[in-house]
Amino acid sequence: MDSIPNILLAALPRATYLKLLPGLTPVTLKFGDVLYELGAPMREVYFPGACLVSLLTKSDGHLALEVGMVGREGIVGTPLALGVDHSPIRALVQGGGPALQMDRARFLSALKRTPLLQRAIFGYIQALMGQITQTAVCNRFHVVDGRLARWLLMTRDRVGSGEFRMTHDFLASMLGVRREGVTEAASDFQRRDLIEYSRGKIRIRDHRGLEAASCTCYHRTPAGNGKLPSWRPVRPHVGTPQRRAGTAILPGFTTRKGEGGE
Amino acid sequence: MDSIPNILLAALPRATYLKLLPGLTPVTLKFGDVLYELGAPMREVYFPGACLVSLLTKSDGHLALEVGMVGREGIVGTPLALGVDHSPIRALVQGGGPALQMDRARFLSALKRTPLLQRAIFGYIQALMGQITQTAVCNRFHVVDGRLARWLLMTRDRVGSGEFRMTHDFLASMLGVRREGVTEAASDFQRRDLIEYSRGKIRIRDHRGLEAASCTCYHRTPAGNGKLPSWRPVRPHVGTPQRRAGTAILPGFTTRKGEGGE
DNA sequence: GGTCCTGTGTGCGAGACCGAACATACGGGA
DNA sequence: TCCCGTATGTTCGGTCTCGCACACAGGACC
Repeated sequence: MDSIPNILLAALPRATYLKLLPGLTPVTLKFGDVLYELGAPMREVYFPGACLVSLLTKSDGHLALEVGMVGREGIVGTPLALGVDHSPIRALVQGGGPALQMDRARFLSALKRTPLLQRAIFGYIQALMGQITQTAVCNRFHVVDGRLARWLLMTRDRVGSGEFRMTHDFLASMLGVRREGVTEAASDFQRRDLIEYSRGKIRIRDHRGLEAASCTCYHRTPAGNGKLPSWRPVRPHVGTPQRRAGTAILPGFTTRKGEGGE
Repeated sequence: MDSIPNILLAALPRATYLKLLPGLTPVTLKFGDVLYELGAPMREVYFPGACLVSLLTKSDGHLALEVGMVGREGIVGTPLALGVDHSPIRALVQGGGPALQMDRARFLSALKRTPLLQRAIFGYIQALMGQITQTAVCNRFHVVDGRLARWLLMTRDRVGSGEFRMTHDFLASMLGVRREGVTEAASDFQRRDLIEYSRGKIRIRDHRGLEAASCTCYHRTPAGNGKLPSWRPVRPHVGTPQRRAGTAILPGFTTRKGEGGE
């Protein structure tokens, strides 16, 4: 009995999965592979197993702000399902591992013929939008420490291991901050025994502690670690607030400052 | 010959549109209406005409960071098309105006029966993802001035008029900054004759000037002002860089600092 | 062992934005 | 007309991040 590495596929009825099987090619994604270049045509989709693919955008001089992260809970190539052929982002393999590849034409026809697959994919797309939205919020309101912790946890959830290759420089690029900022946050975490690292190898030592240090976005981010890819709108989070809390407003101007809170 | 106010609908062949027509109810959206509350079920979708709907998220104490903006180029209620019933965001009417409403069941069955509608909606969803992505980038890298200018322009493009009701307090909430920050940026714009405003009424006086003052995100944001809702991956933008330009990295660690540039 | 490259640690001045407090001005209602 | 609530203008100390510069350290290669 072969185990299906990807959760979207594993959630399908066996018979449905078997029908898709002929179109699925096992491949090994390697660290550093670029699955889609920004603006280039997408010729296939990927169902990652225990590996990690980052969705990166470009802005001005910045080549690589991460807006989304796909692991075994998702699929890389969502735009194809929406009828868009060229990649709006760059998809970079951050953690190597197994994946199932399906070429464009096969994927599209499978999608048309298989309502259950359609349902799974569309649900994931909505979850991905949630993830991107959360990133937008996080980028606006949260400090480097919290964002770094969140990133490490999300990565762990997706690769299924608390150890991975990742330099400060690289992390800085993902988070859109300076390398020094990452060094500072990371060494603080290391002092507190939450993580340990050396020359590009990072290991999470205290998952709970890191969770406490992360911004609330971590708990709000859907489609992580194997849970069903649907967007929980709000999950109350007990813990310290990230930062400032005034300025609650809307709708219609009636409420004003000071109501704050979750 | 009735003109169709919404661009998604207008782009459909006449016959296709006529088939949808019985399900479409003309409504007038009023400033301050909340179309969907965060986490609440969505019972209908809206095809806005010349009006403006903001998609807002919540984070900690912040009730209202805007991640997306829908006008006559789009549809409000995209999650329904993806099989999700509860709204992941709050949808707030920022600019009143006409819209066409369609109830959930009718929309879903129309979607199933009408490939052309499906194609239009899905294309728009991808464009919306692009918009949210751009917001994430913008939130990370750009200063208040540029973001404000972008917001004003995007609003103008959607409502089709350079004049709208909008207080600094409200704008601050949209952009996720303090009211004072908006006041400062806005009064600077007013000094430079780019806009004029008074007690909640804003008018754009110099569109080109405001464009020059806006961050590059404005030109990268798809689905604006009636253009086809597809995501142009990169559009080179001549003008001053927003801010810092080092730290270009990836893929695979080969390139490093200093390549930057578009 | 020595050299070089890459990754990490640290300090410093500048700028943007924050939180708070207070001053002014417009405009509608009593 | 006067009053008052709302919108806007301004200031101030503090914090986070930036950009830059430089020192140190592990490891690969000679």
